[in-house]
Amino acid sequence: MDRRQRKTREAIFNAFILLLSKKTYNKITVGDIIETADVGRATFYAHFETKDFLLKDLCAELFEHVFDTEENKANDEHNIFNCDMHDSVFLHLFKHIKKNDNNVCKLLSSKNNDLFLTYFKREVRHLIKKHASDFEDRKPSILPAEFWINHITATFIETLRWWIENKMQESPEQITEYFLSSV
Amino acid sequence: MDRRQRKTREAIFNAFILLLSKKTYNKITVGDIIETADVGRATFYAHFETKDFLLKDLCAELFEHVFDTEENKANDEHNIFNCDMHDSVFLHLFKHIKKNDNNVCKLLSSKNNDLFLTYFKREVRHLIKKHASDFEDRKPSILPAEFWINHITATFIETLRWWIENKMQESPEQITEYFLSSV
DNA sequence: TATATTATTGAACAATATGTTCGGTTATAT
DNA sequence: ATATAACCGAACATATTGTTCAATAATATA
Repeated sequence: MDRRQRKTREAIFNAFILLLSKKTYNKITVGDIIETADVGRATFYAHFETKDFLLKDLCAELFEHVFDTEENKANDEHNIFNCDMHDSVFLHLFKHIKKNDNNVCKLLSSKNNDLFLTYFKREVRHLIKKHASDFEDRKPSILPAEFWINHITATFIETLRWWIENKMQESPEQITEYFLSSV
Repeated sequence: MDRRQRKTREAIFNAFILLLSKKTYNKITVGDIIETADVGRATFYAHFETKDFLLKDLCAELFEHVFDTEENKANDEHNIFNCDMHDSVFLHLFKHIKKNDNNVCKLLSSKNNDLFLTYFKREVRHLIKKHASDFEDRKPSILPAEFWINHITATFIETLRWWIENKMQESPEQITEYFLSSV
């Protein structure tokens, strides 16, 4: 990819993230973004169809870092997150989000942003499905499998949101325990 | 209140609800609303400051019907919902929403509407707090009280949402069981 | 019933945001 | 060195918001 394209794309992403920490998603205008990113209006629209697509593309980038933990664990002994290999996926995720990913936090705590939540939930559900077996023994027998998956997913996200809103006072280990003991 | 005011207010509420079943909250414009309600532009703004305030007022009306079950139970033997007095609050709510309140369903399944969700969650949390004692014995000891309340609240809402998205195939009794067994 | 009050109307208005177009300029790859 | 592709920025049409105002119609009340 052309270096100019990369730089423009980066500039827009960074501007967008910066703005998200100041304003609500809905209140951010394309005008704000191009001003902050210092790119031309036409340039923005050459890269992203709309603001919603910008969010979608940003999510794709963020989630690549956050949710590929398993593949990274499997493929690479010295994984990119540089934390204990024997962690559960969830502890792993909580640790990662605390250390590296303030952007996910910003988006999760930003109001008026269920578009992000939709994308995020899809990823989490996918992850939970892969680990469904870990939760099978806890599942009350009357519950349909799909209900159970949905419940664990929602519980994980709600735990994460609660943690972020409470300024992440608990350690990742502690919040993992909260999550696992409430599900 | 002036009859004209009442009629206008009603017309706007009805138009808004109708539109919500067709479009996303964000996509609905004030223009759509006044056209559907068949009222003048100035009239709309005489009643509601913005679209967000319209939603807020609508929620106030809806929640008055949905969440006052307890007071109604206490004050009035023959309560407005005309259902078994011995129901748990939650069964009561599920029943009520299934029978009477398609508007809550529409709003819960409508995308791009976390404003509604914020209001709704506040009410549910309030309700759960009043019944916190019912859940005390299930609470894992390591969990802070606030975390536990939040978890039950989120579980209730997620159960409701799952139910609605699955076209309410389960009976209110069944979905109450799902809720209580997963929390 | 007559009158004063109050709500509604509709059109016009400024302000803001969106998404497109296009000719000119600048960076990049080869 | 040159062809290609990205960027710029200004202008443009369109859509939405929220306000204003004078005219009209419904309502309350005496």
